[in-house]
Amino acid sequence: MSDSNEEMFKQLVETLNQDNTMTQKQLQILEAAIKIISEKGYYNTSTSEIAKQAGVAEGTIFRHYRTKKDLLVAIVTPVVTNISAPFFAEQFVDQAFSKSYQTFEEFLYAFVENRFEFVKTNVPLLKIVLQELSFHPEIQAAYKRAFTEKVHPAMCEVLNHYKKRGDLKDIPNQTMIRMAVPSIIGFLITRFIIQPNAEWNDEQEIKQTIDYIMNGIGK
Amino acid sequence: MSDSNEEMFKQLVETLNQDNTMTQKQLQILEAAIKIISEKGYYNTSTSEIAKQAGVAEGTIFRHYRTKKDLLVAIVTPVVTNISAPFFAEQFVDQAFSKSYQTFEEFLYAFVENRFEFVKTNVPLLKIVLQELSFHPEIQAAYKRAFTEKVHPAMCEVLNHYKKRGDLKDIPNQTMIRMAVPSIIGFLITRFIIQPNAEWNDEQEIKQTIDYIMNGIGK
DNA sequence: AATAAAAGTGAGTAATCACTCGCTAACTGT
DNA sequence: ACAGTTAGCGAGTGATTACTCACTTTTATT
Repeated sequence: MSDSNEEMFKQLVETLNQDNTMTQKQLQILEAAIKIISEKGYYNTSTSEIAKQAGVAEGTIFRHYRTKKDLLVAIVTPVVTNISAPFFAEQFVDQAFSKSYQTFEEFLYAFVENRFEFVKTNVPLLKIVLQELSFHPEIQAAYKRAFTEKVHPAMCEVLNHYKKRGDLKDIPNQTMIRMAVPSIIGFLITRFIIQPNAEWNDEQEIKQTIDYIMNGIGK
Repeated sequence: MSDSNEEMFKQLVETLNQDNTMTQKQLQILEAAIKIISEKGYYNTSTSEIAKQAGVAEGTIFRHYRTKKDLLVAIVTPVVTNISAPFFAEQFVDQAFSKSYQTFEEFLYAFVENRFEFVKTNVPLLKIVLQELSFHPEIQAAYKRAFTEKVHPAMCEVLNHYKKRGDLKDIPNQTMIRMAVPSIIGFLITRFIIQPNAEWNDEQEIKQTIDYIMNGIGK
């Protein structure tokens, strides 16, 4: 278990090291920070503890990050991009429009499966985001912006497309989003955060969730 | 605005002062603690700050609460009872069974309206619970216990009753709960925490939410 | 090989924190 | 009116914190 976990954390860190400009020690710092902060929270994690866990002098942390908060932001900011990645990609709307998916339900299924896998491989990072979002307005702002500028418009385009095809009820997009999004997020949170150790039949749960959503907004 | 807020906080505190055994100063401490902690979080709030805001010496806080965490627990523990109050009451299941509500939809409507009002008048307290839940296992345990022992069984009874009446689909209770609960909580969180300042047509939103749920689990 | 720049170190520091303690003031029961 | 208990005070304390800085080691450049 600890083996696979170590693997996991290294994978997480590599996502943050997109430019490959980071030192070995810097990667160790990020790895340790994600691990400890996701378990105990930002304010319960001291920089000395991170340094120790990373096998690094405390000064080294501050060579790379001016403040402790800078370190948090460096961890948390990239996540917003990855969470909403499908909506940023030009592909997304095109794919939805193309013949890849015959119905909205098919599209939704592919989407939920995709985000399911993302959450599955990023639980520690997402835990940090969830926990710290309330306390750091700058982080909030980043997420709010990504949502209003990218995610929401992309969602609307897709919904409009399938409305024309007659797959969806004649309800305002706003309303559909406000109903469907919590259904998906609610499932993911119970699955990976509230009851991660329960026995889950993932495929079945996803299908049930989509059925539920389709009953609410589908024709 | 600050007037109505002061009113609100005093009301919140009186809920915690059920035995009426508390000193004036103790009430001031709770009022100040709820206010500051709900805004800035537990770890960003110092006891000296609470004392200052409460107009009290710092030592007075520790006369009533052995530790800072004891103060948090004193604030947060009673909330669990109030959140799940309807499920504790013997009334609840009886009411659901009686002729008060002809259909499950009527029952659900009354329930959601009731919880809506509760959340509305307890936003600061609920913010604290939401924010601190991840970091304090004891608090988690209290909520988990209330859910498995009281809330979940009561829900099941009610669902079974309306299933027999033919109001609900033939789906496991477990599944119904996992779908319906996030719909309600999702609405309340967007309404009071994510977008508290948006223009809301509350009655309409509640009806839409219930429609959505009924499409998913109703016949 | 020489030089400069960047990465890494760890003892040191000022500030802040939760909490204590010896004291006084206010209340309570007789 | 008195004694005993509880409430309130606030200067003081030891521990911990994020962060600094003078110094060494490693890496990159020519």
